[in-house]
Amino acid sequence: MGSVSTDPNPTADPREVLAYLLKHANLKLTALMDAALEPLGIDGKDFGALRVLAHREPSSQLQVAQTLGIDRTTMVALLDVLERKGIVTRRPDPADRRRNVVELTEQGMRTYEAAQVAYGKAESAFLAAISPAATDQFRQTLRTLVEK
Amino acid sequence: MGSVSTDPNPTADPREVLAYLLKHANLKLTALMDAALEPLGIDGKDFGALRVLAHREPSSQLQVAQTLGIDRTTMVALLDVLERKGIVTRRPDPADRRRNVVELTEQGMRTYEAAQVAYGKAESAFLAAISPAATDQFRQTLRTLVEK
DNA sequence: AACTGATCGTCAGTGTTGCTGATGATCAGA
DNA sequence: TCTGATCATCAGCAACACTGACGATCAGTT
Repeated sequence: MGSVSTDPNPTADPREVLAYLLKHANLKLTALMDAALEPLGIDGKDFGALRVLAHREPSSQLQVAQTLGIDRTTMVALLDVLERKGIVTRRPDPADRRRNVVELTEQGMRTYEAAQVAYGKAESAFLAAISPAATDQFRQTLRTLVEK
Repeated sequence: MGSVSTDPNPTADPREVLAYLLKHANLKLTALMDAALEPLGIDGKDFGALRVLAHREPSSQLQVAQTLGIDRTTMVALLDVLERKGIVTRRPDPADRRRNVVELTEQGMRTYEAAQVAYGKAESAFLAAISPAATDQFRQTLRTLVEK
């Protein structure tokens, strides 16, 4: 058993609690990322979609949504924006016309390349305070916690 | 220089990216926490406010909001709910009547005690896949990344 | 060939969250 | 007493992601 239970000790800073730390770490990285991507006209979640599309054969909207862990109805609006910006194209899948095939345009690929650089800088800034070894460990731990 | 730049290698799973991992770790813990607290009639952000109130002398709304990193206008609605549930009380600070002194009621303290137990279980479930040492390391890393 | 049930993308509506900007009460200092 | 700042509140707004419904399409059955 750990020292979990009630434990109303006076030194318990609310900001030590895991839920708080995780939320604010996420907020901070999101802010850095959005700022870094802003000159490219996209934000963090756009970049997420681009990443999936760039590393996959042309996918259906649903596949992309599931990979990102977002709802299929949310994906519609996200792609609307990216399509209007000329970054992706949608067309019916000839093999199954219920589906849309989503692809990066050539401009989309250029945007993605630039976004990778920008994101890399944001992530480096976020991780600047810890060592490369701690970074690897941190990433590995997150992977374990998230999986399944 | 790291291996940051373009790097369009085929093994780059979008789900390996730090922003993705952090977001989903946060989502997972939030879901566990809300589920654990739900029988008590509060959720994760309510618990956050309770934590601040329980470990501080009676504070103004603004102090609590700033500690939690949320907006003062958001705090109003949050406390409205907790007050309606009989968990906190608000009254004008005699020393500065612009301020509201916010305090846990007796029932609020009981709720907080129970919430601590419930949250502890949620956190343990979240961390079950990694060792205690890795947990400490993880917490320490988050602390460093978030601070300032 | 027609029927049935499931899947995909879309849309309207909803709930949550957190923000901005304005207002009224109050305080501190000139 | 006047002025400017502070605190809590409220209305309005924007982002986000969900539910539920719909039409189009597909696959399997009869």
